[in-house]
Amino acid sequence: MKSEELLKDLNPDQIKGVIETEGPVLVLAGAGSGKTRLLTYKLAYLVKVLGIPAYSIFATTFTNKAAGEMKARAERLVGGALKGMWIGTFHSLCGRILRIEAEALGLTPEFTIYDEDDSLRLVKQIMRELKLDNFKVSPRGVASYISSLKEKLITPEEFNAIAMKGFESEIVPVYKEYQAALQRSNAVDFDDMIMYVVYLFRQNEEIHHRWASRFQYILVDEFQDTNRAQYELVKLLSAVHRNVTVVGDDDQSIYGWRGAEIRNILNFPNDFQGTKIVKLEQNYRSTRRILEVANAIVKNNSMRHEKRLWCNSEDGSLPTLNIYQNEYEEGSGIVKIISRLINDNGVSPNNIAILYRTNAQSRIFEEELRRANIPYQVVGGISFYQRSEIKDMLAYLKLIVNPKDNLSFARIVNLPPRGVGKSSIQKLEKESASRGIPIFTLCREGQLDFLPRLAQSGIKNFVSLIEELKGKKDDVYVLLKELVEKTGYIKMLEEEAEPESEERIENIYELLSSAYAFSESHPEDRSVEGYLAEVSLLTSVDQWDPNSGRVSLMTVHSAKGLEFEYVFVAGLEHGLFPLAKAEFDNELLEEERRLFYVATTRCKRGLWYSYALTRRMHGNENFCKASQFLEEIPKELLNVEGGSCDFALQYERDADFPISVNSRVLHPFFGFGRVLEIRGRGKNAIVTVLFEKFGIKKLALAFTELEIV
DNA sequence: CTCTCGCCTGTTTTT
DNA sequence: CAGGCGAGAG
Repeated sequence: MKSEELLKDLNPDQIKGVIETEGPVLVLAGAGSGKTRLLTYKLAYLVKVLGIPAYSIFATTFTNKAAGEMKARAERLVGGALKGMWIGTFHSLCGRILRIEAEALGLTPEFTIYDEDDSLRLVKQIMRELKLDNFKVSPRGVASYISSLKEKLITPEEFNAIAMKGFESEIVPVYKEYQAALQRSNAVDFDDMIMYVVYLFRQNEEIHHRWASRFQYILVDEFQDTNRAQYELVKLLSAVHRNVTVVGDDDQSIYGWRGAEIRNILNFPNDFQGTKIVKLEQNYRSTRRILEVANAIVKNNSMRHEKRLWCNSEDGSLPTLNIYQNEYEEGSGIVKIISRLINDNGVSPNNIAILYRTNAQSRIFEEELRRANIPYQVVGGISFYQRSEIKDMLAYLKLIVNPKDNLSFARIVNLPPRGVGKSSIQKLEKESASRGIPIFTLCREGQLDFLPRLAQSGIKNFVSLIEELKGKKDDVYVLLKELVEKTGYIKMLEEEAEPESEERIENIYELLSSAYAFSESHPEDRSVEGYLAEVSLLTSVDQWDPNSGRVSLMTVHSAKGLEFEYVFVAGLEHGLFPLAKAEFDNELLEEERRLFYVATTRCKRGLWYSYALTRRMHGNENFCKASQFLEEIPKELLNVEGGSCDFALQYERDADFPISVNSRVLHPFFGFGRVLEIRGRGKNAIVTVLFEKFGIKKLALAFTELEIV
């Protein structure tokens, strides 16, 4: 194919990004500038114009869904299947490498992937064993600390060498034991998936060379959100051919808390000699008004490449700011606008999204939308595959495939109850660890005299059930169906007759139908292994259907990479968006601001911001003031509705701070009170007050709303 | 071993 | 306010 023919729908910058195929290329792509398009065309160009075989291309995207779409679109351009192309998330691609190279890492190809919940359980168990029950860092904190070490490719041994006295040195044995336990269970966590591949490549030149030679072209999307391990992986994989294109936008880097390093995108030209830089600055997504606001927001950040998005779009209308009395008013107010859009303006619910900072905010919108009879879908939160009944079923599958998986064993051996209680499981774990034999093997081989008789017979039944089901593992659906019947799990749910039981039963049937769908769509490999590999790495957005005919509800993080005609950004309050934690940490604050920028740039034409003057959190009524990000938007760029905006928007940037602990204060409608605590300084200070009249215990307030008495 | 009650803590965001 | 966890009874 002629390249002009393929590239006729791209702008000159995009074309440059596509046809620069040799050597390292850094594409700095602003929001809505067509970077996905560029990548899609580049895939097509490589195959169709340059004649590169699809199997020598390695492309990463942020979700597996995005990968599927990009591949499908590229196939349409090419006019044929891109067979054997490696495209997916870092995790799924590394998973594939690991299955092939498992042996070199002391794993078998049937290894289990532990999700965050699994790894937290494991950390808890280990901390109990190591008598760290009352350790000052919570298991959750330890788990995320370990995760952050892995993101930086720090092994337990290396950590041991650099750990400082104090809590770090206490984490060393937990990390060591955690890795050992994973290894014993023939399991990896999310971080291992990347880290192991990097270690493998570093340690084994033969294997490294084989993979690096195989992939002639590496493409990385959302490069601003890669962590150190992923960066290293890109370097290693591209070491032979050196043809690597990375695409990203430093203004949209929102995963710093997960180890993403902005400097990856800044350092790239230094690490990759001869990098060509392409900038995409024309926005095709939003109207001019929206883009002006977006630019006004992001220019307050200091850590960024200077760039200016421009567009040829129509002006559009001003984004609106609505101020509501409380979060319920916000919910019903937004839903009212949505129902007007749908009923009066004929907008499809597909084109509408409500975005928020935290998942907990979704509930009120759900209630209001249900009341208004507007169909909606919630993305994220506790996803389907994280529900306990689903995780139980998956644990059965995992154990069937990988008998060494001790965590899954412990999860389900007594579900439904088989007389194997906590202490029996603990004994088994001890025995298994000391003899170096997986728990399941221990149970199958038989000498369990150290357990109560009831537990022994329960285990016997359990083992024979698993052994029996093993024979069916070539077809997930068949196996799962039999599993559900034979375990009596549904019967157990029916009998407990809790309010949620019915829903949980339905979920199990839904899992069955997902297994059925998998079987149908993978006729060549219907195995449990394949199913688990797919399901374990699903993201919340993977379960989102853009054509569902429903309004979408999701966090701003989940919305990355998506776009909607009409967008509501809710809860723009100080302490919520930006989160209170970011208040005094400029780096965090800038990330929150980028998040706000991401939220804004999801919108094509109709944008509504909102916040509530009061909001309940942890059972307390909190008094809120507008997010500082709203103040950063010049007033003439916003259409403010809701009356009390001046109250919220117009306070002085004063220097003096007139309140101290114990000051007596007066609030316009809560009366007199006494200051208990002050966090922060200046206009951002949050003051906790004990009010006399109401007997309300605590209220967090912006001090500007208080008068000193 | 199992179940229930009551206490305590605390979530941002997700592969 | 909610969910998770531990203690204590059956």
